[in-house]
Amino acid sequence: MLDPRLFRTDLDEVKKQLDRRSYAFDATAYETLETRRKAVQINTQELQNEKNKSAKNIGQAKAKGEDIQPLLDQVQHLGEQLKQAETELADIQNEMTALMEAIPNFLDEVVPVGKDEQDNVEISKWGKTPEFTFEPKDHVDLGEKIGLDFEVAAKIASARFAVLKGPLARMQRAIIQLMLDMHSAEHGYSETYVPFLVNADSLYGTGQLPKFEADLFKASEDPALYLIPTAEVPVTNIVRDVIVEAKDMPLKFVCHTPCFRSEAGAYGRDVRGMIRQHQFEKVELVQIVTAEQSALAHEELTNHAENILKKLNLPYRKVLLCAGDTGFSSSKTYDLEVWLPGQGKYREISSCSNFKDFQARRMQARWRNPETGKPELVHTVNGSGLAAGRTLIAVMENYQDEQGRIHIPEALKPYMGGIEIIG
RNA sequence: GGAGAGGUGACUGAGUGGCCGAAAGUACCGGUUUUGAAAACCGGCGACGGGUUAAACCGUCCCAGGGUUCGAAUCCCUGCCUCUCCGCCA
Repeated sequence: MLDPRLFRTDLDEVKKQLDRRSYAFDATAYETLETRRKAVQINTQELQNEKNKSAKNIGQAKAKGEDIQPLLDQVQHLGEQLKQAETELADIQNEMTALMEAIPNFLDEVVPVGKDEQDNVEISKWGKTPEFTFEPKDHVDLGEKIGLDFEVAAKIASARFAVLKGPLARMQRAIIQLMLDMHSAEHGYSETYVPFLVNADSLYGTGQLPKFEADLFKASEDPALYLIPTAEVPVTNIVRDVIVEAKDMPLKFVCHTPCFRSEAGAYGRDVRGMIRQHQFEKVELVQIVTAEQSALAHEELTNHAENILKKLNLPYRKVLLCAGDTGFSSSKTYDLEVWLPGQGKYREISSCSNFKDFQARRMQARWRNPETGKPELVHTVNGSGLAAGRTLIAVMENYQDEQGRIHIPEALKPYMGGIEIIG
């Protein structure tokens, strides 16, 4: 949610900013609504004031033992009028909220113009892409013989699920362990365990609702609970409706969870393999910081995710998403793309975003600034550190040999119980 | 699942229809004192919104949503949550 005050004071700036997103903002409709809001709100508050005064008068008159009937007659019609005004105001405010919550975040000034992923800008590249003396296979072909089974997953559940068996399943766990250990021990994040089902308020707070309900799995109707699409939702909502003390800032959380996505609208995309699944494992990094800290925190958090790729010696590149590819709630996003020899392409393995105060405003997540003594909205920054399923794929494809075996990366060996090669 | 108790400001906690946006204490901020700190003492200290150049001023909020009333933290209904006991259970 954007700052409604900015809409009242500098609508031109709002238009300019949203234009960068190619978001068609109807300023006239907004202004009409805002004018009505103001008039109705002032009127309502005046009536409320009248009510309060008269009630006080009646109370005092009664205390003195005076006849209050004349006073009661005077306020007879007030109730009805007030009720009407309050209803109208509530309607307008609901309309206003609906309008505001559908508007995406402003983009950071450095975000490049562009329509889709074609226009993203490469920031850096790391690692040497492995050269094979044979034709490298993709993870599906590699996985067939060593325990990656899509058919049995489809039987158990449906398409877009995977079953992992034996050492391959263990390697995914090893990857998760490595990430949690590095982020907590070396990068200063506090390991966190959270519910995998969340309520609508939490999803609203991070921006998935109301606009993107179709992307979610709803697990229960009463109470309304959804499977989490990312740990970002439960973890960030830790600070919903909270005023964090200055001494506790910044807050840094690392959290491993499964993630569940309906992938509605992704028909035909990445149908092969376990790139795009209804369920996948991810380690998420979340930072709750002050406004001054967020730009730097975003860079650092991205570096923390990069360190995992470096530790695993997986070639990757870092791209800055263009305007058209930057998500609804984000103001600036880096994607980390890992090299997949089987596809001969870089593929997204992490997405690190600075949401600034957009989520915080929805969540009423604040901290107390000791300089002013007043609560201020926090900034939220998060990123995958990393998507474990895709990391597994990347390890498989980058560490394969001619026989289709997978050599365990050094960094994972401590977690593999002596296994050095799979296959 | 059964029975009971309860949800008040950053925290503890008083408040059963008007004098309550709310006692008191803690924490916090400022001051006095002190070489400094602590203690003591004095003063300040909720959030959100409207309004204003800025103020004044006004409104809303005592878990949430409804209701009763001229008037609700206080009474009624529904929901959510927490705690205690019993049952069941990883």
